[in-house]
Amino acid sequence: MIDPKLFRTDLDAVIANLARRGMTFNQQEYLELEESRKSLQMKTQELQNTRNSRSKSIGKAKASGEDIQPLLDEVATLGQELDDAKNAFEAVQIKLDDLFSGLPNLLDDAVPEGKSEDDNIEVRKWGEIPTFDFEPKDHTEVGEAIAGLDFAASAKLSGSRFAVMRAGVAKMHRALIQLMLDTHTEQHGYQETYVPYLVSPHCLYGTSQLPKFADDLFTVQGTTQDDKPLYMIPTAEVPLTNLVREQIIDEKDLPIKLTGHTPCFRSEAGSYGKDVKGLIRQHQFEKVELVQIVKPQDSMQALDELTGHAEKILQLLELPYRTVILCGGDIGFGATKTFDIEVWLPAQNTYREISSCSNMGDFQARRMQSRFRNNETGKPELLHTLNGSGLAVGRTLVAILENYQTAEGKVRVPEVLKPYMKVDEIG
RNA sequence: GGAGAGGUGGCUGAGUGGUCGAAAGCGGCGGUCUUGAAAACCGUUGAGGGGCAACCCUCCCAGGGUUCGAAUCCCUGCCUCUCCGCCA
Repeated sequence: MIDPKLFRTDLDAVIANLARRGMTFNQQEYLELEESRKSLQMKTQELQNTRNSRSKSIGKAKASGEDIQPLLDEVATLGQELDDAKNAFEAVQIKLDDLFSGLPNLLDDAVPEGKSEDDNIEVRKWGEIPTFDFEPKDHTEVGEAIAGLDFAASAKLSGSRFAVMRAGVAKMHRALIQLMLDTHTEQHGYQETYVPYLVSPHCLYGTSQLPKFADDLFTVQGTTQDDKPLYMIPTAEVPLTNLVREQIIDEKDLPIKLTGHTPCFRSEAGSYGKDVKGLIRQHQFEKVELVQIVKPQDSMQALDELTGHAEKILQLLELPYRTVILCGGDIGFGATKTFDIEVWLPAQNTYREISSCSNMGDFQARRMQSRFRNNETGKPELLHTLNGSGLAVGRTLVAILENYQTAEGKVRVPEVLKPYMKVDEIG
């Protein structure tokens, strides 16, 4: 959520910033709501003040044995008046909250202007694009040819957008998770963290998947006593970031750097016809996530570092990639600045997203009430949160199947995975 | 699944329907003392919000209710702990 104070102190700047996302802000509606909020709030508080002071005098009068009936008569109508004012105020407050929680984060100055992914700007490129003396096959063909990917089986079990992996491919999939977690914990200073895969709605509100993106989520009925559904996590960002929800962190414990491997579940509503084949877009996929909780002044540098940590995995795997900064029209809802890392896929002859690394600023922290105690002022202040994939495991597997395929139809094992795989090639 | 206990500030923990946003201790901050530190002593110290301001409002797990007035009484929910049973 954007700081509501900004709307009162610098409305023009907020509107101009939202416009960079292609959003038009209904200023008229906001100003009307804000005006009634102000008058209703002041009226309500005034009535509460009256009630409080009258009640106190009743208490005193009673203690000194006076007749309190005249005082009781005096406050007789106050209750109803107060209830009415309170209800009116709450109704306006709810409308304002709805308005605010539907608004995306403000963009950092460094975010380029643009309408779509075509306007994202490449910031660096790494690795050499491999050449083949045969026509490189798509990852589904490679995987099915070596009996490692079985989409007929997954379709039978669960329908489309699921996968069954077998033998060497399944093992490589697991080895990638190991490599990623080992690298981030041993070289990048993250703490390995195991978290629930089902979470309460509060968590999803905190990281801003709710209320706006409910359609993208799966729910599980009957998991709690009051029969309210739990949500299946769409990313480990949700449980990892929510670990600091409603917490005041000691400044000396910052930054907090967490990594975890989880399955991710996404309904992929609205992506009909997109990436229907293969592992690229699944209802269930594995991801190793990176999350950092930092002081506000450290967050932009932390974003650069976190992006580098994700890139490191591709470098270890010797997979060519490029890093782009997302433009205003393509950046996610809660992010103030985002780098996407895109890996080279020979069969598509293009780069495809394999990681998205974002600085959320205080957007999530405000929703979660996640704060740290500033040792200089002694006061709690909002934290900044960051997250990034380090990496999406399925898509990394796709990249290896395509980039490391041989003319014989097998797949070489990247050097760094050999200690985990104990073989030189699969197939 | 059965039985019981309990949720109060950064932490531990008191709290009789009426100056209780809340004792006490710990921790934090400031000071005295000291070459410096520790100890001791003194002072100070919850959060959120509104208002130009004076100042005011809200918050004792959450949501309802009773009352002129609720941390305190009543109902519902959530969570934690202990014991028994079952279980990977």
